[in-house]
Amino acid sequence: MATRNIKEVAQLARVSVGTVSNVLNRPEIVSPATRERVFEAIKKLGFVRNEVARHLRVGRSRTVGLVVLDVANPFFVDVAQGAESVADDHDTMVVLCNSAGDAGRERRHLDQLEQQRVMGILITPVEAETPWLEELAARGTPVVLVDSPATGLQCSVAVDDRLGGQIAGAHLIERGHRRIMFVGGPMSVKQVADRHAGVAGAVAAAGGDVELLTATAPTLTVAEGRAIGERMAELPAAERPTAAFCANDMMALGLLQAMATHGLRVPDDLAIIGYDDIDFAAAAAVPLSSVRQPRELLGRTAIDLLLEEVAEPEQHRHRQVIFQPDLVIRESSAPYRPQS
Amino acid sequence: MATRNIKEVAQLARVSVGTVSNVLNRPEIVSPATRERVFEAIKKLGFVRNEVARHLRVGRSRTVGLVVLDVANPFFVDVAQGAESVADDHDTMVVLCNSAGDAGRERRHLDQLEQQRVMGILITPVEAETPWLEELAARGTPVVLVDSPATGLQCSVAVDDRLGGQIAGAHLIERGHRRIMFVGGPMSVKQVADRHAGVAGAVAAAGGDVELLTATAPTLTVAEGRAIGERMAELPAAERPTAAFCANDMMALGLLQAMATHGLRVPDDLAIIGYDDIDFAAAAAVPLSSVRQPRELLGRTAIDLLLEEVAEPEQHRHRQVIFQPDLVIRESSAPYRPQS
DNA sequence: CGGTCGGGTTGAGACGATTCAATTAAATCT
DNA sequence: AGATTTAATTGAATCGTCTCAACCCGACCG
Repeated sequence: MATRNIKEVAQLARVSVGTVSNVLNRPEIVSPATRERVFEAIKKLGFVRNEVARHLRVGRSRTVGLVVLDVANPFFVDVAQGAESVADDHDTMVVLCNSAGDAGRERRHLDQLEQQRVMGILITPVEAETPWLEELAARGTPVVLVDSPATGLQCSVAVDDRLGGQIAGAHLIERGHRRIMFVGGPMSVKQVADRHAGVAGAVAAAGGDVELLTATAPTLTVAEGRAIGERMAELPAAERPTAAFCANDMMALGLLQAMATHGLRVPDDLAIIGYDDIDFAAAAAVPLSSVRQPRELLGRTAIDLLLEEVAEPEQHRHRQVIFQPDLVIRESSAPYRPQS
Repeated sequence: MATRNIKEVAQLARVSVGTVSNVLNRPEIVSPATRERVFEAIKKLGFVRNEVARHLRVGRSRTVGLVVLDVANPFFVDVAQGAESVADDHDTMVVLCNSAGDAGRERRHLDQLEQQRVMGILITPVEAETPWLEELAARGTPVVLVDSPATGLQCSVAVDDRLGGQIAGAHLIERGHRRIMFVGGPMSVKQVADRHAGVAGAVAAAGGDVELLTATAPTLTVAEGRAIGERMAELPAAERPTAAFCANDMMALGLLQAMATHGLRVPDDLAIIGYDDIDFAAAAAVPLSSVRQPRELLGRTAIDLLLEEVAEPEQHRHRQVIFQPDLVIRESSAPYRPQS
């Protein structure tokens, strides 16, 4: 109710509004005596600075938006924590927005963030083509693509998804699998397409005797993974793949659950390898092999790039940082032992 | 760079700023012809409304803050999604802040949110005593306590934690356990204290032959759960409890991992029951029994209360909504079969 | 024909903080 | 003492939008 403003503080402290502002922003230039009076007035009135007005005047805010594909996926939570840890040191706030893989929601979040005049936006876009983002950047809101290769007009941090798919595929082939299924989401999501391309490359490199199947779902969730698993479990053993490479760990966990409810054993009946190496992967019913990405580092680097661009917009050159994934082998991917 | 304002639009469309504002806010009162001209100008200039200025003038923002104890805990993510689903229908934005169980971080987030003049705050406080929150509310920012009983001065939604602890305890006792350990966090966190009180109540009700031990950690994370598990695994079998009730599923998963690495079997060597019933609980190495809370409902109800308070601050009476938890029994809690 | 009504439109304040040129007071120098 | 520098403080202008009283003008009424 009673939200005081700088003017009331000034009155009570018997100084001008300019002085109050100085106390707030450059306390060293005001004399200790008045500074003290002003602080007292602030405390007595319970005055809280109106950041909105400040921002309007100053022109730039201290918050950045982070738009992710799925907050329920711990991978993105870790990315967010990485970003936040850096933001903290620059007293900047990160607001986390969830597009849930829906282009409409993504759009609405971007509109809101732009209207809010955020300092910049970190985003894992729903679709590979990002004309909106380019317009947005052109209008003056810096954008950094996260976990997604840039089109060249903005900065990006990503992990080499193709390589990730490739090492996952090579691993399964080396373990003796000859019938591998890629379990993923829509190919319009760049990460999915690249991981698929990677495993396809590994399969091709292995020569003709390895077969690659593909199952996709609209979203990369546990539920979708489970659904695909159900269908897979119902196939006759001869037709069923012996290994599955999932586009992320959530789907892999879903697959695992479906296998369990159908009494199929992992890795004996089906080897599984996931992607992201979220913390829950190691705690799964069968500890999950996975392709690890440097999650926090991704977030930290993304916001570093953003802060750099904001600090010196002039001489900033857009960069594309790419990290390497690596393979974490656990029990869910084991040598193929054909049923006797 | 080139961020246009309402004035430039007005110039281009050859109308006054007032008219542009009307087109934006009450398009029905401006004639179709000028409305069209204004829209064209907006599109041509790439004008995006400055929500900051609007907010300054109008005095209230369309965003609410949600401060949670741990974003890495899927429980809170689900609460957040519940809140967001309701917020969406009121074109309101939810910004998610993570206190990570740290009172300092919580304080900083609250300060920022208040400075931002958010419409209201939903919070799961770090400590049971919340003088800051009451001052904050007194200064005019509505606060709703989430998953935490209110002190009476504000609204709250919570689940009966005492009851939850009680049914978990009763379940373990009924399954034959006579030496139970409560694994939790600091008792200053109300939820932890209540869940502990609940299980203690069940133990007391069972008569003298059931023993309750307690282990606590500074935070309710997987890592802390694992650490406690390590210590527990090293005890001689005779001293080791036969069952553990964890204050949340994260700790339970950690405990589970520790048992696995020490070659102890769940539930044979140690039965485990968690709290929250997060999705990952069902996918754990040993599917986890857990006390389920209505997560999304919690979030939805919280923001409903907030919106109600904002809509009619005058005749609003603070309410305290309490839900009932229920028990989900899986494999991790099984009848006690003493080692032969 | 004068008066009234009402749909459209206008433009001058607010909103709350920051900034900066101008002013005053005090301190230092010559 | 008078001149000059330094330190503190002031207050008006500004940021971009909304609001509202005033205004304009054509239509309608008696």
